[in-house]
Amino acid sequence: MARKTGSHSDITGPRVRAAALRLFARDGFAAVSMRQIAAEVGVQAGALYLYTPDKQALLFDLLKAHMDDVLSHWAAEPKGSGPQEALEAFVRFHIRFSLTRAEAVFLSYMELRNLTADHFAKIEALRRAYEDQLEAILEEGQASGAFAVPDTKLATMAIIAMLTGVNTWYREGGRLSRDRVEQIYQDMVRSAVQA
Amino acid sequence: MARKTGSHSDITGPRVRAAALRLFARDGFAAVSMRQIAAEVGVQAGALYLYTPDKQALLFDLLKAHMDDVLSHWAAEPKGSGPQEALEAFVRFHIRFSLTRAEAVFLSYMELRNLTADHFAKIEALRRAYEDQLEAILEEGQASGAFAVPDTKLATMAIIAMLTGVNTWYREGGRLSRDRVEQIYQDMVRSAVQA
DNA sequence: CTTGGAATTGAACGCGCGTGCAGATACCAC
DNA sequence: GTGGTATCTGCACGCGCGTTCAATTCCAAG
Repeated sequence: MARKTGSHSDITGPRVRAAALRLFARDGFAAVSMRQIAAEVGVQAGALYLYTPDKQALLFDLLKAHMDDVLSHWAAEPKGSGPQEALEAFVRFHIRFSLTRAEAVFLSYMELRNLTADHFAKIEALRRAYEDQLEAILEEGQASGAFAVPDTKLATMAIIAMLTGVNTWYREGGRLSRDRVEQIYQDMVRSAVQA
Repeated sequence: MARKTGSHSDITGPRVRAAALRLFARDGFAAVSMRQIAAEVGVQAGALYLYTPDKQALLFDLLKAHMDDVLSHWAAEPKGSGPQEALEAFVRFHIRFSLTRAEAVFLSYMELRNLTADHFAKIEALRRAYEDQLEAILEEGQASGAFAVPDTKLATMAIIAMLTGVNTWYREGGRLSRDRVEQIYQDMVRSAVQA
């Protein structure tokens, strides 16, 4: 099990990625050793270097893949017509996607500081691109008179923080179903921005 | 410079705490060595053990002190009369306090996983106590008909996540003043919960 | 000036880290 | 089978880690 001859530029081995994601999310990047990741895969530490040039690149690959994942799934999401429906779609999508990718979401805002400057810049740009998707919806609603937000940038940050926060407390099989949670957040967001 | 004879039960040296807080917040608990903290204080690594039994306790002390700080300052905050004013007070307080204690706030939700189980339980209880302060306001407003939230627990988590999020983007001297940010968040929160 | 305890140093301990690499092994085309 | 190449092991390297502790320095009280 390893990639074809030499180059590290193609896709990191799926089993290595899965193990690294799980361990990084659970214990933090700095606290996880290459030997632990290797053990999780069932391999010796040296073999990991067939899949990644170093530990840091492994983290970057995970974050990059996650951000690409978020953006491409949102692009494929049906947005309905008009800003109100688009906002509802965004809220539903963000909560649902975050919950199904909890580990990657967690990693993506916990381990940014362990990236090198240029890796950080790349991830940051993708995150910004995602935020811009929401801000565009708010601006459109503002222009059409459907929404009344004092500052679209601020509202964007507020809404995303609020939605991502779901990950910190939601547990499968808890008091509220995922659908119910989505619905309640929809209502709160709608009334917060409504004209 | 060190405490009196033997016991570690009293207050960790202020300079050690300050250095540890700054470094932990910047690089993460796992990535900071006792030697780095010592260097920041201007002392050899061994001397730190006059102030703390171990590295882990140093982290706990910082988080515990921060949570006590939050709770006591909120307790001393004027709340006005009635749930609407209390909610406004909470929003203003949370944003202002978080911004003036940015490093401690950051640490308190980034490094929970580096605590032992019992240390974690203690911090968690304090965090819960703080959240309960907000939830009590929402419940009172709900009972009096001033607010209409579908679920006070959820609204509590949503509001706190939204407010704490300010820390991730707010920078002194940026586009918006702290007062303006507080005001905008007040408006968004109010309209999100208003009956 | 002496003295005794508090404060600090500096060296040491065993350990695990990220990474590299020579050699062993597994697997596939012929 | 045989050859070759993709895959992986096993060990090594230098290093910094958290923590301990005997020895030293500092400083105030007598």
